[in-house]
Amino acid sequence: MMAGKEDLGLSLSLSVPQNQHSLQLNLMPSLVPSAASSSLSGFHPQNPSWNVTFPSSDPNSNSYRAETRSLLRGIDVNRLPSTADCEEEVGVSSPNSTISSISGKRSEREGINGDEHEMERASSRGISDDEDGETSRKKLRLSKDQAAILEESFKEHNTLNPKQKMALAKQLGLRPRQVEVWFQNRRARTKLKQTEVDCEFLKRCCENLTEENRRLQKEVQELRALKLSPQFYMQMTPPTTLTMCPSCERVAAPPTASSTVDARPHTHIGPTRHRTVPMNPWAPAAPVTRGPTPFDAIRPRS
DNA sequence: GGCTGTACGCCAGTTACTTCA
DNA sequence: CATGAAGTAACTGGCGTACAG
Repeated sequence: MMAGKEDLGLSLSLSVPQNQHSLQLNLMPSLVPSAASSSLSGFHPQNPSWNVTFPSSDPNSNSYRAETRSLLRGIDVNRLPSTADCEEEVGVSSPNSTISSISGKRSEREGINGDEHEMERASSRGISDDEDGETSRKKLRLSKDQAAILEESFKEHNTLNPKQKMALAKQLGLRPRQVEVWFQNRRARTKLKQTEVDCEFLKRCCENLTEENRRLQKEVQELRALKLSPQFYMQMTPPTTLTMCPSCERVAAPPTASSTVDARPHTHIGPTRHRTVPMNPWAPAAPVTRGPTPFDAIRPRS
C-alpha cells in the first residue's frame, strides 16, 4: 500500500512515459514496506525508466517546459549550426572532430550506413575529421539549445527508435551517433541520480531499524528487570480493576479509572475481530501504535 | 523447429576533454 | 596562472534480441 501523497515529506514522481508506470519514492522515515519495495524493485536494469525530480532543473516542471519551448522557438532547428554559432555558444571549445568516433562496433555498423554517412558529412559543423590529427579525441560541447531540445525529447521518450534518432539528429545538426550517445549518457545520469536517492532512502531505513531495535532492546531489559523483581507483583494493579482483552491484549479499566489505560468501552463482535499486526520495521523511530501493556500502567514515566 | 551468423540496441565502465572554483 | 574536481561527450566491450539463411 502506497503512502498517501500528503504523507510525503519529499516525494519523487517517477513517471515513465513509455509504459505509463508511475512510481513515487517517499523519503520520509515513515515508510511502509510495500512502498519501499516498490521503489526499489521497480527499477529494472534493462529499462531504467526513472524521471527524477532534480532540484536544479526539473524536466517535468511547467517552467522547464516553457523555458524549453522558448528555446525551441529561438533557434532554427533546420539550420546546421555554423562554426560561428559554435564559437558563440561554447566559447573557445574545440570544434567537433569525428575521427575518433570512428571506432569500435558502432563505427563498424554505422560507418557503412548510407544515411548516417550522409549525416556524418552534413553535420559536425563543417570540420574535417583529420583536423586535429588521428589520435586526439576532441569533444564537442553541445550548445544550450541543442541540450534543451535533447532534454525535451528525452522527457517524452527516454529511448529513441532509429527514425526518431535520425530526425532529431537532423533537427539538431548532429550525427545520429551523437544523439544516441547523448541519450545513453542521459539515461545513465538519471539512473545514477535514482541510485543515490535509493541509497539515501535505504540509509534512513537502516537508521530507523537501528533505532527501533535499540528501543525494543531497552524494553526487553525493562521487562526482564520487572520480572526478576519481587516487588513487581506487589505493584501490579489488582486484577479486579484491570482486565485485559485476550483478543487484542489491550487493558481495559473501569470508567472511573484515572490511569492511562484505555477506558473506552471495549466490546468485540467476534473473537477474530482483532488480529495481530506485525511490527513495521520501516516505520519511524517513534513508538509504534499498539495497545498499552500492563507494564505501561506501572512503568515510570521518563 | 533448432542452429548459426549478423545486425542492432542498450548498458556499465572508462577515457578524454571542458569548465569552473 | 596552475590545479584539482566536477560534468559530460565519446569510446569500449559485453550481453540480449531479432531475423535471415
